[in-house]
Amino acid sequence: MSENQVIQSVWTRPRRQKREQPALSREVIVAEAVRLLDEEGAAALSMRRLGTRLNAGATSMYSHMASKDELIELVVDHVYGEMEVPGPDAAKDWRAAASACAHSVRSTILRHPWIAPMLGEVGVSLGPNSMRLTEGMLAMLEEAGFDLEQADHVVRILFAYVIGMTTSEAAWLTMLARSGQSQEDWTRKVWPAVEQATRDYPHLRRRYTAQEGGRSSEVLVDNFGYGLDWVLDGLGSRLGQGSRKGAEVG
Amino acid sequence: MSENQVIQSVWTRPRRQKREQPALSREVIVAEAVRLLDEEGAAALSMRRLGTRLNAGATSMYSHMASKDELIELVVDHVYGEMEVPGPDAAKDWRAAASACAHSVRSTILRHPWIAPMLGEVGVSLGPNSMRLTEGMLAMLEEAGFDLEQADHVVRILFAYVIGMTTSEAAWLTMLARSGQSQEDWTRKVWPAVEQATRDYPHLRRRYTAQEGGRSSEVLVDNFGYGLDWVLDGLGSRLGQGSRKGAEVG
DNA sequence: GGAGCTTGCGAACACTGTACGCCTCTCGTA
DNA sequence: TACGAGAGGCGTACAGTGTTCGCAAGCTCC
Repeated sequence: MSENQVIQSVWTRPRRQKREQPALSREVIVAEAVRLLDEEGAAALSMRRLGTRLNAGATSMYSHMASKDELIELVVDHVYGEMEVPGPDAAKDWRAAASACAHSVRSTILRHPWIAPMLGEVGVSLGPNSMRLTEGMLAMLEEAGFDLEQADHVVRILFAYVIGMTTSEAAWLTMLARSGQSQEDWTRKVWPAVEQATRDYPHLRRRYTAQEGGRSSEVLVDNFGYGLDWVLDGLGSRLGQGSRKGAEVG
Repeated sequence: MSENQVIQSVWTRPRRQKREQPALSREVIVAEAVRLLDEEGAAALSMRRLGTRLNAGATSMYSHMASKDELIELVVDHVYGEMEVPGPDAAKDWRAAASACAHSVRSTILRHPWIAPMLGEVGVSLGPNSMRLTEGMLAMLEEAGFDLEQADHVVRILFAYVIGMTTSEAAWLTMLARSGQSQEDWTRKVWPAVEQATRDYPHLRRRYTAQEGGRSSEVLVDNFGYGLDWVLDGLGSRLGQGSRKGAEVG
């Protein structure tokens, strides 16, 4: 191979490492992958780097999963596991429970912003944690009085809103992290470009100038909660009026 | 370099191709990239393959854009260009206009399902088509009586819903395309796994069995429209209250 | 005619996911 | 206690990736 390899005989070559540790397992691999993603972002996740961090070879993970895509599915479900599932008596105040769940999904995604694009790639999965979450919501809503079809709609719509909204927040965080600058620095630097780009778009320009200096995290959570209330209002107005869709509601 | 290279002299070597065509340009590169993505999916997009399809070298695109990431930004904005922007007199019936725009966004994404994860990676961009779309919506809503802040919220919430909802539809389409099977085949094949996986999740199981055989496209569009109505209801009920203005509109 | 700029491209580099085969260790059974 | 089977781990290799670099060709303007 490379010319600077040290020549070793059978006697000098170190013996293969004894199998003292619990070795590798899905759990430790996935946990380390999440840590790597948190620290260095999605682009930095390669099988080789992951192997190195695990004191393992580049292909040692393939005994525990079939491919990198599978690893990503496992990682996604691992993160699903951090989201708060409505408890058994949550149906007493379904609005609060749904809101808490939505906020939990949001903050989990923001804690791991790299996951946003992965959610779009993986789609619906059969992972245990993702199922636990959906199951918990469905159970809670049915107990609160929705029928199955309604509850199904509610869950879809709520998650679509939460994930859609949070994805754009996460994209912003990711790009800030990649640029390595503070929000203020970045805004100041890009501002001329924005000013020029919005020349022909007066409404957009007013929107951006109104938010000059970026949006604080309080504003962002207010934004999120505003839309969430709105979605939950829609949810509430459907409760109790049977399962014949919302067609005649106005 | 390689040993089977044919030795050529100045005389036998073909002359460099004359520059007869309009050569390469951002537009043709991006258009070809979209075509490639439509035909073969996101994983098949590589600079080399794209170059080949353009009868160009592997690195010939780098005169027109700085990186593959930039190409993707351009591609995303190109697709934004296919979405329907509310016209000048759309404010007369803002509900219909917003609904039409939402449906247009949805069907554009479903026409190019590979774009869903990219939307999560790119985030808010300064591309002209994405700006035209947002500007059109903001203008329409302001003319309909919302103030700037309200309109901003509305646009965010509506797009979050539409993109979130459509992303999961797109993920389903993408995976079907990858597997190369019909929806029925796929459902039949995966059904046992679903049955086993949902063993401990009775609500989920009931949901899946209720949809056995998959969900037809009519059901999907109904689903989408149902949530859309709901979001637009919330929109309507806010119109007029909040930051005073437009109380008598609607 | 020639300088300078832009476009195109072949080669090379560092890196990717993963198939394959070999080695080692563990464990169940004889 | 011996042995065979299986599983986990890993070095190597292969095909492919994005991108840099330097060179060649053509265009434009002095």
